[in-house]
Amino acid sequence: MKKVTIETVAQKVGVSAATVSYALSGKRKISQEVTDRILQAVEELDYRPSITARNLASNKTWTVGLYASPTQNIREDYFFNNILAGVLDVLHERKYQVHLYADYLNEKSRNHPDLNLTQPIDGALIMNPRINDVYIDHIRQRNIPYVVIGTPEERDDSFYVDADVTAGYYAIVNYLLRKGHRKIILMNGSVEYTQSEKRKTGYMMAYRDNALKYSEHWIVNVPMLEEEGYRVFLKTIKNVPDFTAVVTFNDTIAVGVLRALKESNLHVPSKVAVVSAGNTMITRIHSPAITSLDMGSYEIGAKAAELLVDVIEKRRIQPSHEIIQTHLVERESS
Amino acid sequence: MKKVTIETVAQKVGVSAATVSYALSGKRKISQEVTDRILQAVEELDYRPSITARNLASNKTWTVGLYASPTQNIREDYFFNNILAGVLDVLHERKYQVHLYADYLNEKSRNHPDLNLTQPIDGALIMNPRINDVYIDHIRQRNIPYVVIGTPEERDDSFYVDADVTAGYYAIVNYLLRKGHRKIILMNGSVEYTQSEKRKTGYMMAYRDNALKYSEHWIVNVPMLEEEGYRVFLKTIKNVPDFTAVVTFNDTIAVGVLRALKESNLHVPSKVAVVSAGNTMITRIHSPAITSLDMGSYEIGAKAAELLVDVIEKRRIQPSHEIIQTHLVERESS
DNA sequence: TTTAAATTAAAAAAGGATTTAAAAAGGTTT
DNA sequence: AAACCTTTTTAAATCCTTTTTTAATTTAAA
Repeated sequence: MKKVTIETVAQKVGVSAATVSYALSGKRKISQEVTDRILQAVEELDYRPSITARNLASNKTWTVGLYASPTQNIREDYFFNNILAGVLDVLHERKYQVHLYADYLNEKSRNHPDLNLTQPIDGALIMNPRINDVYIDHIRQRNIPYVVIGTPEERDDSFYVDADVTAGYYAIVNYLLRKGHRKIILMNGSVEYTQSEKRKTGYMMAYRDNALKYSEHWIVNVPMLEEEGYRVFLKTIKNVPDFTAVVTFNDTIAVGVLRALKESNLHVPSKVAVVSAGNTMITRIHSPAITSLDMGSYEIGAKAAELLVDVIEKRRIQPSHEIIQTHLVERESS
Repeated sequence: MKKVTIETVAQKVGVSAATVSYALSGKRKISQEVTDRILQAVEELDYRPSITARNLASNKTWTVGLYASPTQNIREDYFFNNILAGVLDVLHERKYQVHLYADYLNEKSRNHPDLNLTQPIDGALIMNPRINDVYIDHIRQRNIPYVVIGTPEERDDSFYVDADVTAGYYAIVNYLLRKGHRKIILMNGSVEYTQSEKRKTGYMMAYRDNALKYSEHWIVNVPMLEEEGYRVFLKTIKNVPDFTAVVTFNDTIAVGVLRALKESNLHVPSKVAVVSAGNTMITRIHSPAITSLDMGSYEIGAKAAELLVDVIEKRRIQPSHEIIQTHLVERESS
């Protein structure tokens, strides 16, 4: 049986295809009488517009691409869930769909990778960008509106939403220094993420403002996995004796660190204080409960989505950014 | 400046659009010499095919819709992450993209909701279906290939992948009965999910096969949120005195239950044993660590994705299903 | 009553590829 | 040199809407 198209409906009603299109979209006034007959024919024929054809004709897909870095392991990263929840809530409300890319540009790319891989989107959200981020380049080349979740490299022409992590880590370290800690290990994220740099800055500023010295040896870069946090931390404590506090990049790494501490018989918090960032569900569940920097993850996702929709719909032209304030949630680990 | 289309490339090279199309897709042999010239023109003009146009012409989008029930709260459901990871790994490898719908059919639907909301997809994955699931109906009406993650209602014509939860819950309850527990509370999921029914069956069969009696009062339905697990469980223990074990629908609810037990000064595991299902990260992190039924979540996602690709690409026609075996991971809570 | 303005509907163009069917070119075989 | 295959390439059809432009009809104003 032949497919029911807008033409089928038009013929049945005895009007033109354009009239059917307008009647259904409401973009122009079609008399009530004709509209009713069209609606009835749509019903009887069980007509469903081809969204592909619509996308082509209207040059709009109502779809947003969400790019998550491959290394952002979604199996362990609860932070991702919170951001995703914020993004989805807003986008669905605004009638946009989400295309999820979690391992977009990989080695297996073809001869002409750029030509084939993507799907048509009206805009993009790029999570946790790297220095020299290929995703961003990719999107920029195509002139697709985008908002970065996190902070892009120094460019004054990107929209972005981020937590004020520099201030946040400043607050964490300051808090620990005031408690008398002097040797604080920073289990930072991988160097290729812009976030890592910003957090390190907060760490250093706190030391400086307290007129204290830290050592580069105390700052370590780790992939964002529990197992890595565990493994690398065991190594680190051999090189850095007599530390009394650890600050981690996120809750997942903190869990690995805490496991290593337990195995090393270093009691938390009496011997070592641990502070992480993310304030995800696991900080409450873990025993001891983990002191963690709340970075407003849901809010970040929601704000970024709102901003993106505004950009797509041209309500915003001038590049801008939104910084979410952080706050430290004290628990048992410090 | 006018958009660079396949026609622009064709004219520059002095061949037809069809030749360019074939050269780039490789679907027909085009001489090396011509192909090289086309590739060079593509490069120079920075030509990027319109994917929307391609979708329309080829009637294929390389996109799969992933439908997650709205009540499946992604902020708390780690199980979701694991399945998602499996789905994404497989689909990306097979060159498919993922469209994520987390709150698809809501009340805010328009006059002709079915006509407008969806995006073009080659197939769909439906997670944790409900009894009389609207998502499934929706997809079936459009004749879109789909695979259910979980078990659909009695229909012999759906593809699905599920853990053998009936056997799993049978094993859990059997395990507890053998340990001497007689009054076991089942904190089951909401009744509208087919999963809840299947788990209850396992629970009942274990009692029956051990020639023991249970009471309907011991079985409670709870939304899948920590807070609900906590709240409802506090109520339940008032009605069900002298219970010695609790089985929960998932790890999230278990966390809520364990909090309630702690507040009620019922020590786990000496006074009460707790067993959950999902075996997500939090079961290891929680203290006491939670005994949990491993349902092969990553594997479920991966298998479902593989099955779907097979269905889309017509390598499978006959409805089939795959049942993943479960196994109980014993930890401190029992 | 005539003319101008406002409504409503239709025809045609646009969106940009893929794919089918047919033609042209090139190579073998007789 | 004719006949017959292959291999390459092309013209045209197709996919199905939306949107612009044009035409026809109604209404309001002069």
